[in-house]
Amino acid sequence: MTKPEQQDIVVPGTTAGASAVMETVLLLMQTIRVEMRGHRPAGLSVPQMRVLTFIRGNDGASLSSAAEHVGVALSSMSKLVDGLVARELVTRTAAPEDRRRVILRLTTAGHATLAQSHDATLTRLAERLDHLTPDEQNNVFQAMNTLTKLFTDDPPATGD
Amino acid sequence: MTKPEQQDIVVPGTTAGASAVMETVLLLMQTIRVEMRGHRPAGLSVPQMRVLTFIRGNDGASLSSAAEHVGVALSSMSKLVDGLVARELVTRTAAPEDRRRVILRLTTAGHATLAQSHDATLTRLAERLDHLTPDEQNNVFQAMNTLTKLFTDDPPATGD
DNA sequence: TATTGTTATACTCTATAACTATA
DNA sequence: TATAGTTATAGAGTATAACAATA
Repeated sequence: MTKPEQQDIVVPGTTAGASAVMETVLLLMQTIRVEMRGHRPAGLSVPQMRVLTFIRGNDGASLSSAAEHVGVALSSMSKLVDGLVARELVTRTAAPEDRRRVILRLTTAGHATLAQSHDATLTRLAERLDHLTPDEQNNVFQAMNTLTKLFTDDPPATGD
Repeated sequence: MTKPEQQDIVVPGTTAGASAVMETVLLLMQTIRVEMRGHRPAGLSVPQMRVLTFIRGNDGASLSSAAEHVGVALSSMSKLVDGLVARELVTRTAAPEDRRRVILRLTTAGHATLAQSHDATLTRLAERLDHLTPDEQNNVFQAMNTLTKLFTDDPPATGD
């Protein structure tokens, strides 16, 4: 776990690698977006799906925590939730102990829609991944894990 | 250089793996978006960057080809190019042999802005990747290659 | 008629700044 | 005053459908 000391590795090829990472992410993102939107009538947008997924895993979450997790401004999250409340996928109530705080929950329809859209997309993604050899799959999953750790916090210095 | 051996791969469910892929892609996407927009005054959006990058590599490309490559509707690309032409990053002229066809080219400013925004983002990405061990880097690059091949064409049926 | 783009229209996503309500 | 959200405002991205221009 001791992370590699960076003496003065330049790794000229890393830029090419970064390019590959960016291209791939963009490609998959497009696939995911189209896939998500295609699951009608649910037809969630990617940000909507992310919010619903977060709330499903964090029942009663506040607006701030959702905004931070998804990586958008608080006002953007407020608007996003507006839309989800209008579609009756989410309920937004004031917390008893601190009326400023909002409590977000999925409605039954919210659970159903998320399952239909997000989970269906996941299934389709899994179908694709199934065409890889076990070695390739393992390689991919390991890479995802590595990248997630690398980009979750920025302190690439000390690790955790 | 030999890629890391994955012996006891369990691959419990590809769905779990698919979930990891989706989460990671979303995470990196957010990082890339914020990074791109941060390179002021260039401050390109991700779609704008994609269009410019495509034109840089395909001088004289048509609107249709750009739309197809980026994965958006023709009308969306038309709008995107509107913005880029307004910013004088791109020129849009009619092809002599077929006036219906459009010829897209980067202006000098277009080249400069793309270099500043896209390439700077790539550099920052590369800096992060530099913190990985050579094995991890290799693993990641290989995974990107695998995923790109897998998602470039849709035939998830037979693979190729 | 078929092809290549553009326009009209309508939503969603996003941020900054100003504001409201509660602590 | 500080905190949690909302609203006002503005601009970009996206798609579908209707339209225009050229072949």
